[in-house]
Amino acid sequence: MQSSVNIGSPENYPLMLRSFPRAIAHIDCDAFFSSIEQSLNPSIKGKPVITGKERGIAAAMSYEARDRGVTRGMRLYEVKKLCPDAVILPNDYETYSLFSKRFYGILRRFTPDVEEYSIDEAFVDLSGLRRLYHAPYEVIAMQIKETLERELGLTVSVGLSITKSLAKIASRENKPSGFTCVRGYDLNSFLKSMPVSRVCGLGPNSSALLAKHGINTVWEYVNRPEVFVRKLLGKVGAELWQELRGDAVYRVMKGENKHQASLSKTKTFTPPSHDKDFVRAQMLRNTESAFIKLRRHHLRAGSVSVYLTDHEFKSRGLYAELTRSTGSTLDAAVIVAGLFEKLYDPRVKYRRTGIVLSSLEIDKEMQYDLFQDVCRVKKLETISRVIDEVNQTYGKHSLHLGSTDLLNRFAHHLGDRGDVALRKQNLLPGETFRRRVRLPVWNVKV
DNA sequence: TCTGGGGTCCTAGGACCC
DNA sequence: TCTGGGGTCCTAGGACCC
Repeated sequence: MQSSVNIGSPENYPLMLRSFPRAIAHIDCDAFFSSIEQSLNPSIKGKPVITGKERGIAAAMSYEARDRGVTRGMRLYEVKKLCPDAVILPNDYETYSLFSKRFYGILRRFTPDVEEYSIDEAFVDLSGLRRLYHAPYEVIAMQIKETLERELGLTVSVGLSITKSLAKIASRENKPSGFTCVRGYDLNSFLKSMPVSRVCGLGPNSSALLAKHGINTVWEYVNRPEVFVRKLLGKVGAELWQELRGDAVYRVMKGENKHQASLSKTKTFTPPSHDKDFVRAQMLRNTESAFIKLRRHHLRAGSVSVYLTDHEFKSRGLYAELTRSTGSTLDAAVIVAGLFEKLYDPRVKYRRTGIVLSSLEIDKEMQYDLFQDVCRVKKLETISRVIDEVNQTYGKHSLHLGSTDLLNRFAHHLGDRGDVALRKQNLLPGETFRRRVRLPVWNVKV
C-alpha cells in the first residue's frame, strides 16, 4: 500500500491524510444463497438457480440466471417465462446462516479485525499483517480468498484499498471471483469514470441530486469542496467525500454479536384493502411473528411502532414506549391494537402493515420492576412459552390470537424442502439445525 | 426498479421549557 | 397576561443498505 495519496490538483486540494493509511479488504460472496444451493446439490451446478420461492419473488439468483436477465425482486412467473428450466427453491436461512458462520470463522483465522457487515459480506482490516505473514497485502488478501473458496465451495470477490468505501467499490469490479486492488496512487484512474451511484451510501436520490449539480462521477464528487458536499448531502456526504479521497473515517468494527437495535416484521398484501378487520388482523399477525422471533433470540422489546402503507406506498406510523420491556405477544397486542385504532383511516386503501420492535434488551438482563404485578408477568410469560412450544411442534401460527383468525382462509405457502437429510449430512461437528415440523393449521382462541 | 422483507442511521421540525 | 427568543429533546419519516 502507498503511504501517501495523490488526488486532484494538489494546489487546489492539498491533501493531508488524517490517519495512517490502512489496508482494508472487502469480501463479498458471489450470489451467496444460490451458490450454497449449488454447492450442496451438484446436480444443479451450471443451471439457473433462483431462491425466494416462498415469497413469490427472486431473492437471489445464480450467475446463470442473471445472464438470462433475471433480476432481484423479479416475480417468479416472469422468471419462468425468461428461463423455463430455472431451478426455483425456497430460501433456507438456517443453512445460509451456517455457511455465514463458517465464512467468518475462516476470516478470523487470519485476523480478529473482522466486521460482520452482512450475512455474506465482510470487511477485514489487514493493516500491520505484512510482517506477520511476510507478504504484501495483495498476497495476504489472495490467500484469504483462496482459503474461503476452497473450504466453502463458493467463490468470493475481494476488493483491497485504503478505506472501506473504496474497498467496497473495488470488490464489485470483477465479479464473480474477482480480485481488485486500488492503491492510493491508483485513485485518479480508478475514480475517473466511476459513477457516483456505485458508492455505498449514495443511492438513487443522492445520485439524482448530484447529477443536477453536474456531478456524475466519483472523480467529480471528490474534486468539489467539502463544504459543498456537506451542504448538499449532510454528514454522510462529507464522510464519504473523505473516504473516497483515501482518508479513512469509517473503522472496521470487530465484534461478533453487535447488539441488535430493532426487529421488524412487515407483510404486503394484494389487492390493497380498506377492510378494517382484515388490515388489523394482518397487523396482529405481524405482531405475533415479530414476538416469536423476539423470543427465539431471547430478547425483550421496550418500545413498539406500527405502520401502515397505503396503495401509493406512503407510510404512516405511530410509536409507543412500554412501561416495561416485554417478550409477551399478549402484552403487546393490546398496545398495537390501540395504535392501530389511531392510525387507521377508513378512506385509505392499505397494501402493507408492519411492526418494529425496538429498545431491545437481552432476556436474562431483564429485571423486575418493584411496582409491577409480578404474578401477571409470570403468567403471560408462561403463556408465551407454551404457545412457542406448540407452534414449534405443529407449525408456525397453529396457535394464534383469535383476532388473526380470519387470515387462516388464506393458504400458507409452506416452502417445504424435503431434502433436510441431505442438508444434515453436510453439518460439521457442533453444528445443528432447528427442529422443523409442518402440520395442518387449526385455530385456538386465546 | 414501479415496489418483497429486514435492518441502520440521519435529520427536520414539533413539543416543551425556560 | 401576552410575547419573544433560544435551547434541548424527541420522533416520524426518509434514505439507504443487503
